[in-house]
Amino acid sequence: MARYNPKETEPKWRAAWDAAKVFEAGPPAPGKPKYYVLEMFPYPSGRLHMGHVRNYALGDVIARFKRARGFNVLHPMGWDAFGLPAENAAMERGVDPKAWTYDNIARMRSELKELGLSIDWSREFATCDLAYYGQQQAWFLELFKTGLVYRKEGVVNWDPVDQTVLANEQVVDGRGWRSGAVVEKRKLNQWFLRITDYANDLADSLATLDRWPDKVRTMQENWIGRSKGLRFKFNFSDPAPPDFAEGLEVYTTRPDTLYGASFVGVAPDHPLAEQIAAQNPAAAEFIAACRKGGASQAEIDTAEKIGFDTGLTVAHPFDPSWRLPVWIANFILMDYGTGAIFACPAHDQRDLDFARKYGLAVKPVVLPPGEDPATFEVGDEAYTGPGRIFNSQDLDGLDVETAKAAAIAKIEAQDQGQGATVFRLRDWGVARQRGWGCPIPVVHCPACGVVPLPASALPVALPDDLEFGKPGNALERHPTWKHTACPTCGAAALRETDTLDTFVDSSWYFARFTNPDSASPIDKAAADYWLPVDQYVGGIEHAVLHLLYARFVTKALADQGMLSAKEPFAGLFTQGMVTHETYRRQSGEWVEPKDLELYSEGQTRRARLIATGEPLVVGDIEKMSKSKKNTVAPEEIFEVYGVDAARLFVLSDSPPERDTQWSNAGVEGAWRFVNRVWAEVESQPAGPYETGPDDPAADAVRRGSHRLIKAMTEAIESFRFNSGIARLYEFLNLMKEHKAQGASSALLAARAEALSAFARLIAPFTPHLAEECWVQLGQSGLVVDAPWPDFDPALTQDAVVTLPVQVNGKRRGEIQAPAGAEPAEVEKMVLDDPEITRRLEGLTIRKVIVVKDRIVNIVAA
RNA sequence: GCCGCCGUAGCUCAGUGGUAGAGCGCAUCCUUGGUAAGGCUGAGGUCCAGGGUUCGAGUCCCUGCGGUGGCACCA
Repeated sequence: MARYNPKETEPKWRAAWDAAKVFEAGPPAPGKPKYYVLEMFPYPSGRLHMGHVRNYALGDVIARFKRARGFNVLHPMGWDAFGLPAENAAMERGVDPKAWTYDNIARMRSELKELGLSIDWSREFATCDLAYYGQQQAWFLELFKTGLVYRKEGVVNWDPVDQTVLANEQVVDGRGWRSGAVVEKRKLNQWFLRITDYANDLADSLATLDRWPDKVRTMQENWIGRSKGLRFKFNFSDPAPPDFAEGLEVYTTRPDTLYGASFVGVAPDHPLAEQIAAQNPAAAEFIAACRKGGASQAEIDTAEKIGFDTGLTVAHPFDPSWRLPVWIANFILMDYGTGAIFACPAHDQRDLDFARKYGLAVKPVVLPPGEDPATFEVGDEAYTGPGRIFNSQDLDGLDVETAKAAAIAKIEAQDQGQGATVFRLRDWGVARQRGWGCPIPVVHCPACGVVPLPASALPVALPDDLEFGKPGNALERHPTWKHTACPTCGAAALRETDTLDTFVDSSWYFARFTNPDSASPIDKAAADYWLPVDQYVGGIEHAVLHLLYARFVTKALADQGMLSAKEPFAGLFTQGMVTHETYRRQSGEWVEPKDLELYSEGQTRRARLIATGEPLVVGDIEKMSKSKKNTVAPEEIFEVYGVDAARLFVLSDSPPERDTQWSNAGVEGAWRFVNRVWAEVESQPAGPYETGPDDPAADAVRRGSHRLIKAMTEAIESFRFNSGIARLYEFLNLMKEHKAQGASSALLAARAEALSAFARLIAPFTPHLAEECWVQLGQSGLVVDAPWPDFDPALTQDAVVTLPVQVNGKRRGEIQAPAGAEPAEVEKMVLDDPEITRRLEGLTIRKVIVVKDRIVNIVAA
């Protein structure tokens, strides 16, 4: 009996799949529904890590399963290839970013191919291919024509380490998402995509994405931050300051509490505050103090509310004789709403904190249910719940929602403002001051201004001789590239040297995959056939960034008539990370898993250095990272255990959406499973088998097999791959119970049928092993071309079932009954059973509950 | 502060209102021509705590505790 040898079998089957081109997506075919499976494409860093293995193994299970179920499957792969790491490598090692990137792609491609993924490699492309980014320039110019692309000077987030601008989405806790550097504010001329035009649609259609995790939808909803309210102007009581003759505009979501107004506040960088500061040194000093506050989240959290009374007053819109003081307050944000608010301390915690500190009025106007208007008071906690409006003249007695509408109507009737929807979402700044990216296809002409290039001038290719030896924009530095002629007037002009954010590159690649050779950016017929992606798989870290941009670009391109899909990804699955225990020496140094051995002392797990035997501290389980030295290189695992065992293990241990812990013991368990499967298949003698009388063992194997088919089908459809794999382990135990040696002919036949199904069931997880088993079992063709096995519902349960019998909910015995026995019949059997009746002596039976094929419960007293 | 998720065997985790499960680890034994191994058998459970719904709760509801993730002066 030969041991299973993945080093021999795995390359053999990959070659067989390649030769048969089995994974190339077919043309539309009647009766063969399409299914588009896509994993987030990788950045070509040069090395495959375990996170990639899990991500692509997950997607591959779906793709192979859907193929077996008769779908026309598209499962492509490409490279998110522009971006800073290439420039950093260029700077550190003096290599050419383009060569570095394509070398990495070559290496990672061969590693990914080694994984045995069912990918249609004929569609592969990289975003740094001129054929791709040239088409991106083409649709960028289409959006330019419609006004969705625009340029403005604005305050931007500047990453001082990467020396580039970042979008709001790319600033996390005041730091750059890649570099971790504290982000600075700078005023720059910038290119923007008008994502805010789609804010309502992006928020509304989240409801249609019913195969997305709620968590991601909530995160996008929060990010878009739609709020409905009222925008209106306060008139100044006394002569208005210059520039404010029209009044001071504020935004509120609580117009119902207008009669509880206590003061009006503006942000420290509000134009009014700046105007006052210009003449008032105390105000200027206050504003400077506000700016000194740190930008980090912790500092913002703990920052005390401080204010400055401007001495100005405004008139309450419903009672012009009522004067409200105008304060400058540090808790008001210039970039939300209008940068100015009216404060109702009784019903807003921030306003209340401020009012208590400065002794401003606190007048409740919403009466909580059950409270007495004569005695209700607000202490240190604002009341933000529902209730009846009081102390509010004509609004009295209304509920909160009705009062909001009434107050808005009133303001609108006075022509002082109107109902408004405000978003937290900002337009997407897409220009980056980088050389290794997609050039923005416009020129700057001294006479004509900003001129978009005509289609005939595309693509705008990057030069091959960029110098990346120092920080900054290599494209800007290039001696000749930017010098060109204006396409309108022919005069000397300069090319735009900014390139596009790499999130633009990844915002439409899924559409390009539907026909990567199209002469237009998107082949509409192909896109309309394949889109939306039926199942998208990737990390939760892109919940807002990539997934929001891709949704927006899809909608924008659809509005240009370039495709018809309303959403890019109908189903989204966010997988967890691969983690590993950490180990340190007593001195605190991290130790790599391969340098240590684990052992047990009783129930305690311990670790020691292999080289010296030095005891180690077993630390926390953390995401694999180089800094903690808790990484495991996939290729080393493939070398020892084969690809199938590695794939199986990353899918077996945890539900796919949760983190999974890599361990050597775990992959060894998977490796043993691979060998046991092979041993089981090899021990099965070749058919045909003699006919013989049926036998209970044959029946057990048959029923077990049909139960397994049902369970696996359901497990894959509901992303419970780990549960499905657990069932594979259980079924293998059953097969070992009923082994081939000495088996009856009936059992041999049942085993043969079960093993044939088993080979197809393991194929999505361990595809090479499945092929090897398929051949060994005497089946023809490839298992990837075999249909998914069906199950007979009648065979998914035992002929005779054991029913536990409870008395008053406590287990008191059991009976054997034929499967599917009617409750009345079972009840009779139970009440005839001497063991049960003995338990019921002296009790009166109130009720007998029979759950078919599950349990019997007798309620007695 | 707000919104999630998690808490089940020593560890990592399944578990669909109806008999408490898997892998690894641990123990015993067998095998030593499957051997850088393989196999048999077994022990091990306050299903985080408390309350509720139910004939019946690991599962549904409420409260609390612990862990973890996301969002957050967003008017």
